[in-house]
Amino acid sequence: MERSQILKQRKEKARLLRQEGVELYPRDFKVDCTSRGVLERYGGLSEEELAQVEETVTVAGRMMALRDFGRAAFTHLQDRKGRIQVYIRKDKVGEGAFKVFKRLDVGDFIGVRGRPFRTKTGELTIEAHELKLLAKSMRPLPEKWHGLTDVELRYRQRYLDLIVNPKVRDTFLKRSQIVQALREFLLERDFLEVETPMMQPIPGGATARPFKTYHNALDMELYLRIAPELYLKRLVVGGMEKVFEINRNFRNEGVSSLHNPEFTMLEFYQSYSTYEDLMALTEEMFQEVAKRVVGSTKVVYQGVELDFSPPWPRLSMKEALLQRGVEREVVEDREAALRRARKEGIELRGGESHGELIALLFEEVVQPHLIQPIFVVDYPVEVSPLARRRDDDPSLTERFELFIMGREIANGFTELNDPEEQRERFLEQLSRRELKAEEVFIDEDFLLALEYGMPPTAGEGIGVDRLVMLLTDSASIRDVILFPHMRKRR
RNA sequence: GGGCCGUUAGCUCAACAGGUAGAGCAACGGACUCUUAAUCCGUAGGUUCUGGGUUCGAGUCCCGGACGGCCCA
Repeated sequence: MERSQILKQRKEKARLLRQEGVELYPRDFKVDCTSRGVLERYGGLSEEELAQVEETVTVAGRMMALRDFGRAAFTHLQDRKGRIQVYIRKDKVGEGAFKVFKRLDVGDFIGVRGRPFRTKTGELTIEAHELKLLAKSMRPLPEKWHGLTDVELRYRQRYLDLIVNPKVRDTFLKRSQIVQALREFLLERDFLEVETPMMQPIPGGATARPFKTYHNALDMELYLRIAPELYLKRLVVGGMEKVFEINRNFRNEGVSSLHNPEFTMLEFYQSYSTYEDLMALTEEMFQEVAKRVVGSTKVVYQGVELDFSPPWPRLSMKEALLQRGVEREVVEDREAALRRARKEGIELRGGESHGELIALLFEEVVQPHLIQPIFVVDYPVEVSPLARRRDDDPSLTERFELFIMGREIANGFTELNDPEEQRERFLEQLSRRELKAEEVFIDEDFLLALEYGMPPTAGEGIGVDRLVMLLTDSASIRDVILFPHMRKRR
């Protein structure tokens, strides 16, 4: 790496600049405008009107292109808002500054004060009167035309990706706006934002393998949380009737285009509500976020137009299976379900209950076909240990999942708040599954909290990364996470 | 975990059937005061991911490994 010819040349160049008294890394520079600000302020003016303008603007940014004409040059400065062209003439910036400029490289940061004007080809440009090196770059940027396309490099050196691929900057700008929109949506409805432990002595609220860590001073094992659910419900017990958290969850499982070991989840709980209320709220939420971020409730994702306008269909899991041509006896009889599961090639541990088989069949047979937003409801009780049973059918729960593009985007239910039944459900879950030792937990402290009484409440979790994928037309979750996890580099 | 594909200059990519590893951009030297993939002349730049093997000779063929992508489980 250090053998690189370009690196040597840059070091030599830096040495010469220093020798001439040029500070390569000055401590500050005050700008009064961004690239976009200049374009907005002067973009509407004609050439003649611009000629009357005597004021100057001061901008700063990274030089992204350089066209040198000897005693004059054009460069494009890139800042957080975009790019602006700068015209540098020897007779305008003075000999000293021009001499320094001639030594600079694409990739360097410079600050420029100058007058806006329009070039012969019509581009609004700043004619530099003063120019200052703000930070020297020692390495060349990726190629200006093709950019950086090597996926591995894009993730490992995300800063380069951000410099040269405008789409990437846009995606993460939108990600920020989406999170902001979700937050404001809830705050406007009087929800309280909280933060609950990321490190938990007992990881609960979902079924997943946790990451394990150790606290020296307390001499105890801790787990990175797989969900905040059980803590948020403690807060509901504590009187926080409307509460939410947007934060990271960690699951020690495989990575794929839909899974990153750490991912962002929005979870919220609303007392005196049911899963039906949350479905309506979710429709409203997605509609509003899409409008705010994309400007429409219709979103094109990977060539498919998705329509977020409510209402979205609600379909029971069993009905969904029947609609896909699954025989009625499969949804009525465990043995038939078992046969069908085997036929579908679903991997079974043995001893699955009827409800578990139905859920597995649903995933296999129905889920991939759910393209437009749809709520699937009436989940079997065996796969929903934290959800309240339906009053009219105790084998089912008041639970929904939202599917879009065949992907699970949200999961919500009327919360089970009967402490005795909750304990039984936990125990049933343990007895039914041959869980690995590290997955066997009963959170007694959570049950204790429930024993003090939790008001009737509904709760929901939304996979923020997956939502961002949909709204930014990103094929992989890695495209919406700034630093996705990768194997160690050799 | 399995299958397929990829890894060559800073970046984007070539290299026939195994025969001295090339181009564009970037870089370096020079010319040029309205260009925008600026142009023109010249120069330099390589652990072909890695370790073995076959061969007179390997970027290319074979085996192992690393990293990545896609698909499947």
